[in-house]
Amino acid sequence: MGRQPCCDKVGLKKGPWTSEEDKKLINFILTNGHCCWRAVPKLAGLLRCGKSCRLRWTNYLRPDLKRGLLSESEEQIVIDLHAKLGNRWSKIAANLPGRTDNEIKNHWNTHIKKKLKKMGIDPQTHKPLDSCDGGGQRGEEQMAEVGAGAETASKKFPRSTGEVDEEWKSQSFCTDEVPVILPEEMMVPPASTVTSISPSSPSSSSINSAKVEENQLACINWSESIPWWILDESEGWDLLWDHSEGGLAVEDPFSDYGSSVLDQDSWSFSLQ
DNA sequence: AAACCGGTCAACCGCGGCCGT
DNA sequence: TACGGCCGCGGTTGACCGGTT
Repeated sequence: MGRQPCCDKVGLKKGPWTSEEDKKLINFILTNGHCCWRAVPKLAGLLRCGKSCRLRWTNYLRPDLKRGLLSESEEQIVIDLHAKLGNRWSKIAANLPGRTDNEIKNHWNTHIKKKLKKMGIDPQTHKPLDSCDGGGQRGEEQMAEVGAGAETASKKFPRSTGEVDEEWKSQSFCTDEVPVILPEEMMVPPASTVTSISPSSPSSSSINSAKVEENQLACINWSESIPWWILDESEGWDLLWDHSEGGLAVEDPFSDYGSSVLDQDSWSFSLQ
């Protein structure tokens, strides 16, 4: 069965996302959630296909993403799960909260593969490489090391295997379970992480000092970036500390969908 | 200083599966 | 059951960056 392209590509933008596009997408999803990805770019005013938007969101903009290299224990979990699941990156990612399948796949290809080969282990089969070079036995020893490492990691990080506990399940999700974030469900970090904002001192000058370089926007943690996105007046985003509403009103210049209010008690957005 | 090279990773491509009609 | 649309997954590409010559 032939498959039609996901979208009419004529006139659609490709390649790296700009910070403005990021903002539009983030703001749209914060405000509206995503109904179906195909509709998102149109509604958000983006010249992208829905697929591109979904990828950008799931791999880069999602608020719960961890940034930076995988830790030792995370690496061991990846190795352990890869031995069981193969290249099922999304399944592996499901056991590593805050990590995406793409990230894990890249890390596997660029770091772990080499590491395993160095250790005399075939990264695909997880068995010792050809024993002709005498490395077989060593490879097995190393396999044991890897296994032990994985076991250790499992103990430290009991979500690495099939014995994923319920509590963990409730906290983690697969990239294909990226929640449809309704505005009222949208949570931002507790006030302790948003030190630049204070209801009693909504000074825009101190706020502006927290501004980061535009291109760093996507590289910083959500917890750091939330206040900036809200506060970046140079881009036309307005922050209003609304005492009567008990929250922050976020005006969106890019959207026709009105503004959101950030509740200071629950740190959740709600539509106005 | 410039050219080259290799590593990294965001983004794209295309297929397969699922679901509704 | 067949068909068509949508989404997610895994593989691949290519731009960018830092190190080396």
